Amino acid sequence: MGSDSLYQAIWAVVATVPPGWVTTYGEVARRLERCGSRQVGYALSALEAGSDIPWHRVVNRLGEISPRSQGDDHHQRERLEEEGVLFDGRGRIDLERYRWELGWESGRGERR
DNA sequence: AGATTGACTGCAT
DNA sequence: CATGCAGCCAATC
Repeated sequence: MGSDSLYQAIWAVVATVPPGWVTTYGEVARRLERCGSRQVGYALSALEAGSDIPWHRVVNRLGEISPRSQGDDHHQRERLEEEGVLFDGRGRIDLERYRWELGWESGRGERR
């Protein structure tokens, strides 16, 4: 795996997050180790539009959409709401409820 | 090779 | 809980 690009590794982890759940940059970075949280965001920024990677399921540690340069933050929120993720009045997600801990493996789909 | 930047995080205030 | 500052890591200039 080490021979693959760091981006590939990050995208692979992000792809493991099931719909209706979210994760943070820090979680992905820590799970991969070898890279800081910024690299995760950096990798997603390099991601091309229309990619198969559910980049919208990755939010910052506050459970909110990180302000990016493009301004597609509104777009991401819409996408998450579509998957059943609810936002609070400040546009934040309840991480205690939607946070997907990496390593859980899909199939449980409980804890809702 | 050195400085700057960026979709971040943790701790202090 | 919001704001500010420092630490971190890789890509880019």
